[in-house]
Amino acid sequence: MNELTYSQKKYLFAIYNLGQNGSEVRSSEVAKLMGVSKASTASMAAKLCECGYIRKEHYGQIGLTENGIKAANSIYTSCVIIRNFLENVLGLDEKTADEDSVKIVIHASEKTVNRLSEHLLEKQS
Amino acid sequence: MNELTYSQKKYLFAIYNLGQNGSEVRSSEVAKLMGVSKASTASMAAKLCECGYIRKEHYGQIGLTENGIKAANSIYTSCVIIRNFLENVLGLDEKTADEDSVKIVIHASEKTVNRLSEHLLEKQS
DNA sequence: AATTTTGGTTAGCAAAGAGTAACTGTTTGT
DNA sequence: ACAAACAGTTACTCTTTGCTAACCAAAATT
Repeated sequence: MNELTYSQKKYLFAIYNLGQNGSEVRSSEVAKLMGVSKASTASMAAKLCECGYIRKEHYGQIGLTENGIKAANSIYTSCVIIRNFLENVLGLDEKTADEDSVKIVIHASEKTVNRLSEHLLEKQS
Repeated sequence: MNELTYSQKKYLFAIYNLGQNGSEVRSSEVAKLMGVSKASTASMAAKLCECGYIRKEHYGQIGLTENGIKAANSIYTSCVIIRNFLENVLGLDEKTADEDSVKIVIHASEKTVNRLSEHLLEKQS
């Protein structure tokens, strides 16, 4: 549907990460990972469902739709590159690198995030 | 008072920029620069006043307090460095560089912003 | 000096995101 | 099998940030 909001991107990203190893994603895990209440997760899940990014039955587990995967993936890739840079080049601690890479990717424009990722990849090799 | 919110930082930064050349800062200019209504600016100005970042009389102009200058300055410096990098190294257009440098500085942790700025300065010389 | 334009304020509203509390399902241990 | 524990939901409320509309103040123009 519309453009994803910052918060929606964060949830999507968290869901993507939790599902990485192929395991089921449950609402409470999302809440715990994000440091947010179950209720907040529930309402955001409803929203993401409505917008077609996730799939979820009543009391069921959460799964990403095609669209959801696409959106989450583009966030994920840049995030990994930037987190790496923050941690290994700038020498920031893991937690900070983790948090701030997401913030940068989520808030800066796609154009900037893409150029930055490319640039950091070049430098690395 | 408390930590500044993202939005408050943006307003503070805009006020700082408008006042750079020593000229008076008027509420409507802030609104125009930020693409926001006069009413929004008024209520944010009230908040920033209350928190001691700006000074302003009824129907008067806006001025930064000591605290306001301190806060805005630390945003400003990093912003310039990062904007420069985005524009000259990554080759992004001015508007994007402008917007995204602010977003990065405002949303990432101070620790990260400081390290990043230092790093970019080193590289430059 | 009176009127128009511009700038500033206020009140009331809305959406997004988060929270608590109370409730309903689901699982699990005995 | 049933009670306890855990997971999910729902119905509020609150805060932040924005908006519009209507209203005051000040400046500029004639």
